[in-house]
Amino acid sequence: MLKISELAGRIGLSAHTIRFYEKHGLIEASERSESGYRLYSAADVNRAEFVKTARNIGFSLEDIAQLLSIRLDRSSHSCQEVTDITRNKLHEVNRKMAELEAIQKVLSRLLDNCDGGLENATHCSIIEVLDNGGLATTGRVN
Amino acid sequence: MLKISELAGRIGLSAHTIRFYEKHGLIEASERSESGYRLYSAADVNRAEFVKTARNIGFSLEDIAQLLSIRLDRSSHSCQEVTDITRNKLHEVNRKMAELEAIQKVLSRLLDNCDGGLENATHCSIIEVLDNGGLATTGRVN
DNA sequence: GTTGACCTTAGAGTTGTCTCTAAGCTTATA
DNA sequence: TATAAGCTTAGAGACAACTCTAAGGTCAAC
Repeated sequence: MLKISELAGRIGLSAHTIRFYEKHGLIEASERSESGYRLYSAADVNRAEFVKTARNIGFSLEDIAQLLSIRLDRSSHSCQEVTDITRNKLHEVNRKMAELEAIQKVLSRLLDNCDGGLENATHCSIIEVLDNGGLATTGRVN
Repeated sequence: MLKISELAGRIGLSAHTIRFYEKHGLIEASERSESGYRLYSAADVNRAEFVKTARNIGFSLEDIAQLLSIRLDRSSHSCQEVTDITRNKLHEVNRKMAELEAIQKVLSRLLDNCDGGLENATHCSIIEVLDNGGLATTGRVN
């Protein structure tokens, strides 16, 4: 049985974070010592590692709670439930990527059009673009 | 002179958000009516539009505060200050994109390996991967 | 028997960007 | 004149995922 900081060291989370995850139902200590210290069994460690892995992959704590409940009783959940969660996450990531890509393009274009020298910003093209409502008036929009 | 909701309609922000931006020094009403209503001049509208445009591009409120102070007195700021802010933002966006791309790949791979059918999740490959610490043990890592 | 590292709890603070509420005044319309 | 829409303020609440604090109990080593 591991104490909290041992578990923390093992899976690479802080003890604080482990308690935080416990409060949200993601990690459990199946025992307590006489003095009240959390004690983690091998199964607890596996579960904690599952949580950590899922977190690394980008699942939210809420997603992970769902995945855990499936993991706990696989036979009464369908494989589709798992792929649904995963697919939703993928869609979310795709959406964010698309947004960021648009922003990336605009920023690159702004930088391309501005020499960024040490002279003063009286004619700074970036400020001008911002003043004119974006790139629409200075070039292609998309 | 526009009232707050007229400005709001004009630039596509809520009145709430405009007050919030004011509290953070981004937007100003250069006058008040006798009864204390905010009144926005053409210059105020331009400034508000500048803020909105910069926000659309993805600059943080703090970035925008800096850009505004440059815009306010261009001659005492260098063009380089502007490109620095822009370049930093671009780097930040690039970092986030790289993170998301890694996550995207993992999620796609998980979905590829799982049929996602209606049968129960006893042998769900996604749950298994999560249980085994990620994709490292089931296939190529990168 | 004292130090110092580690554990406990409840709860507040952080970050960024809003979003909303309460309580009350003003303005426009019917 | 009544009503509804709109405005004011200060301040609270929401979101996610932590992160830290206070105030104290426990444990191992020297």
